[in-house]
Amino acid sequence: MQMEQIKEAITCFPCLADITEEDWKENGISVVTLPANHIIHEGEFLESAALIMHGTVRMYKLGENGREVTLYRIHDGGCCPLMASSILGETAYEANVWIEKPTTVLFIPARIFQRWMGTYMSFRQFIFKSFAERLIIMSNLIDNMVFKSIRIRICEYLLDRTTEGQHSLTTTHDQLAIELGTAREVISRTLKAMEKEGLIHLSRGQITNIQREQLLELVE
Amino acid sequence: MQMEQIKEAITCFPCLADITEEDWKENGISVVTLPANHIIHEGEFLESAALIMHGTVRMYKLGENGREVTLYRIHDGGCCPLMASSILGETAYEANVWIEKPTTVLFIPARIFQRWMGTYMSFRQFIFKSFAERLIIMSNLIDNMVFKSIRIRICEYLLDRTTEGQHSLTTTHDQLAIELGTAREVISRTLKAMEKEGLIHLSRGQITNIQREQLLELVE
DNA sequence: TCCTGCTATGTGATCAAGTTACAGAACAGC
DNA sequence: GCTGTTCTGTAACTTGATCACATAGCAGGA
Repeated sequence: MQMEQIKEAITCFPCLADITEEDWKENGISVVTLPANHIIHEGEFLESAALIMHGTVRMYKLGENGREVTLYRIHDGGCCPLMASSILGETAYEANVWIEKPTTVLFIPARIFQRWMGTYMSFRQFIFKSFAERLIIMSNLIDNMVFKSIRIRICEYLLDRTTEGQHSLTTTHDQLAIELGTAREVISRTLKAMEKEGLIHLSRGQITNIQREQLLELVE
Repeated sequence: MQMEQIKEAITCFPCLADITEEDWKENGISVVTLPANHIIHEGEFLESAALIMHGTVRMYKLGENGREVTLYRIHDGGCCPLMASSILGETAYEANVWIEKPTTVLFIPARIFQRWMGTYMSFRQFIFKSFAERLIIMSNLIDNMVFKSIRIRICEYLLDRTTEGQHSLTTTHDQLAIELGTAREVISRTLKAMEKEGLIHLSRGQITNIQREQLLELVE
């Protein structure tokens, strides 16, 4: 690892600030940039923990029929607990990874990762917090899937991805279905119904004219 | 903490074997037995981590309509990551807890828990492994809910709870529904259909004559 | 420009699962 | 036995998933 890279890593992960220069010099620590649209399949083993410096990766589950559910995403400055658990718990991580944007990753070999976890409190707390966050995200996902209608879930998604000033969204029905873990046809039908009610306007690859206020009412 | 209790705690959690006597003497560490059928509601804050020495607790989500999903259970020698995350990540844990059997819990105040995590490697690894396990359990739960039919999920549940020699199960349709995160009526209908096909026999509070071999075939 | 192929969307028919609304059976305690 | 409670069964209906296409929009080459 070069001084440059170390500095950048610390910028992305303030919790690494305490790491000594010797520790950074350990063999096997590296910064790698992965191209977009790369996939890592379920069940592969990792010998390194991966901290995401820049970019976006999506963790998802794949059904036999080809349908998908997105479990969660990891963005700049995040780490993927499922991957980390694969190196800690000696189990292969049980999900697929989809690199959505070109992504720069800091790889830390399992044995060094383990040692740093013992030595550096801020690093340890950061990793723990990542675990805790994902657990909560996943339990809330279960909650949503079990108790909410897709219509409401679509509304929440649209509200999430837009702002007061930004009333349109570039996405396909297919992508939406993958996000929410349902079928494309279900999304198409529901969106069409919403369009008829004047809540949105549809065109190829785009949802425009999103009536945020009315959606907010529906969601409560 | 008395010597007796410390010994028992170590029996339940071998990872605590290294803890020094001084550390055990810290204020606030305690062993408490909670009665069955006690509930801890979503959103409450905890100031202690809870390690389950004996007993069973169930973590679950509750919908507005009263329906439930069981996220997972913790048994003897386990610890609850969602609870631990509430003391680590400063977020209230977002699930309900149902004490199913009288349960003996080792409580460790947050501040001591944090310190032990730094000092004791075996303790740290144990806690991490607990997190990793639950993440995997939850992601598999999502996988099951999204991609498998309830019929298959019921079969898997029945196979899980029985053995080669044990072809019956004491449970109500209501309990099954809660386990699988669906409605009681759906379970009743599906079980009835399975009974007609000769896969099981139903009586009040019991499922008997479970044809494990045939169920195994269905599940593949 | 038209043709071709690919991706995205729309829609009907059908099936599976969740909801509503009961009725009746089995059991527990008196 | 009677009574209240818990558990189970079922019909009718809504929502969501699957299957099977039809059509529309767009891109690139002939």
